[in-house]
Amino acid sequence: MASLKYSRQREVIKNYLSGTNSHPTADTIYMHVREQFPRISLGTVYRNLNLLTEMGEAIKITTPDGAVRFDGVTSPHYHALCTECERLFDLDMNVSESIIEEARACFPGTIHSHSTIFYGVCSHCQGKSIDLYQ
Amino acid sequence: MASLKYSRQREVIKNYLSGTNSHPTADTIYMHVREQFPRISLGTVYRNLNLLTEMGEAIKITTPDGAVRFDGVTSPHYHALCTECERLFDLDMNVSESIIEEARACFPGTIHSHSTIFYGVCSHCQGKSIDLYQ
DNA sequence: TCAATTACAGTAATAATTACTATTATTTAT
DNA sequence: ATAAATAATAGTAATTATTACTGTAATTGA
Repeated sequence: MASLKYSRQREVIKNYLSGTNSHPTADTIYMHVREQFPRISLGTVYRNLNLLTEMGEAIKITTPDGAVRFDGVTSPHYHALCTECERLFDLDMNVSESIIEEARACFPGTIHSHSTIFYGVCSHCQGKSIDLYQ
Repeated sequence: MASLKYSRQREVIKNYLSGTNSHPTADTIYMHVREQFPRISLGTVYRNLNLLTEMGEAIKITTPDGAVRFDGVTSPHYHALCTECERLFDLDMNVSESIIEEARACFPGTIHSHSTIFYGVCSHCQGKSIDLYQ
């Protein structure tokens, strides 16, 4: 019991998430999915995003600016957040195994994962602020 | 103009934050500070915590479970979050400089900082779950 | 000491998320 | 293929964290 039933809504949500690398919020996903599913409700989006996260088919990324972002790429990777435009980028760099070993060595308990976010300014926003001085 | 004026409330908040390593939320800080300052308002706590953060005298830590935590220790360090009790611990380990260099090498923009949170189960909660099988 | 200005308390508003409920869709067993 | 069982949905209300607003109080500089 409590078995998972298919739902068209969940499939559309999952497909949207797989097809973007923009790390959208629940609300953004809601707006996009509504184009193909006008009667979908925001609660359904949240519930399914949480389900997908529990099933390991999505990842939640918590940033300091309010809403949680979702990522359809579930293999471990790092992110960079532009503090100007708030966009979140995937970083194509190796996830450090040594850092997690170090953490295990100094934490009296179990560590099963870690998340790292880099903060900075993306190239697009750098261009914009340079323009101000031209 | 817009100069900073002294306030007893801010001092008490700052002192409370300096005297704990529990990474409290705004609401927790509010509850504690109220013992010495019964008429303080939650908005004042938030405003001053944000001020202290802007002045570099506190740090905001965003975790996946709702509220922002505050830390009076502003030197760079890592944290571990226990997914059982939600407590946040300071880790006494070196902050990697190489990881930020690596990130800079693969991000077309500027990176000025990073934050890492490890997820796991603290020793206290490990003890508790072991007890269940005894 | 007084005028200027910032901060405060108290309250209302906002934003993100979850909870609830009657209806609808999917699945399972006939 | 149909009906009963069950999970999912839409729509709405509630909750939680945080910020905004406003009239009063505290701090500061002359």
